[in-house]
Amino acid sequence: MNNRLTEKFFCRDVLDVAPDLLGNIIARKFDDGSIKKYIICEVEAYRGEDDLACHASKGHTARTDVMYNKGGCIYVYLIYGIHWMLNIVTAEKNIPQAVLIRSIERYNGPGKLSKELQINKSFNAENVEESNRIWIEKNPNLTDKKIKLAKRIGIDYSGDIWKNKLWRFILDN
DNA sequence: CGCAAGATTGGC
DNA sequence: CCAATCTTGCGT
Repeated sequence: MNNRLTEKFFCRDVLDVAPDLLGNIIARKFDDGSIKKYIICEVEAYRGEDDLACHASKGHTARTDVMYNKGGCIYVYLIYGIHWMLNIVTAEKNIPQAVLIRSIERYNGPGKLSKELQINKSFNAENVEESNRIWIEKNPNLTDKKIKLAKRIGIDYSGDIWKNKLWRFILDN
């Protein structure tokens, strides 16, 4: 049976996709053929060119190009020259939005989960609907989920309006 | 071409 | 508190 989440799920506004991702499952098939699955516990929404915390606020550049794809594409970038950040693009084509995966079960922090999942630049622009090494599955056992809202982390440079948005979503079960 | 800053983390 | 480490966007 195939529980993989598809275009229909990801081609919605990031403020709808982000909370809906919580409690669902990220699956990774490693080079040795083994597959591991993890529950998504915390995410953040980055929403369009107006959002000064979103990389797309710089406009359509080489780096942000992938965010202008339709939902389901992966956006990966290196921060501080050290950590890979794993995002999933949302919304329709030409609307630059993405969800940052901030934590999965047992791995708290976007840098740590990327290390566990062995994410690097080669995953940029890969599509989770089609990839054979990374995808998102619907969690069939997900019932009552409690979601906590919070401010996004590490974006103080973005100004009062944007840094105070409660666009971090945390699974609180 | 140079430079400053960054959606983080771990160590002092 | 602060360094690590390198890509990116922007100014010269």
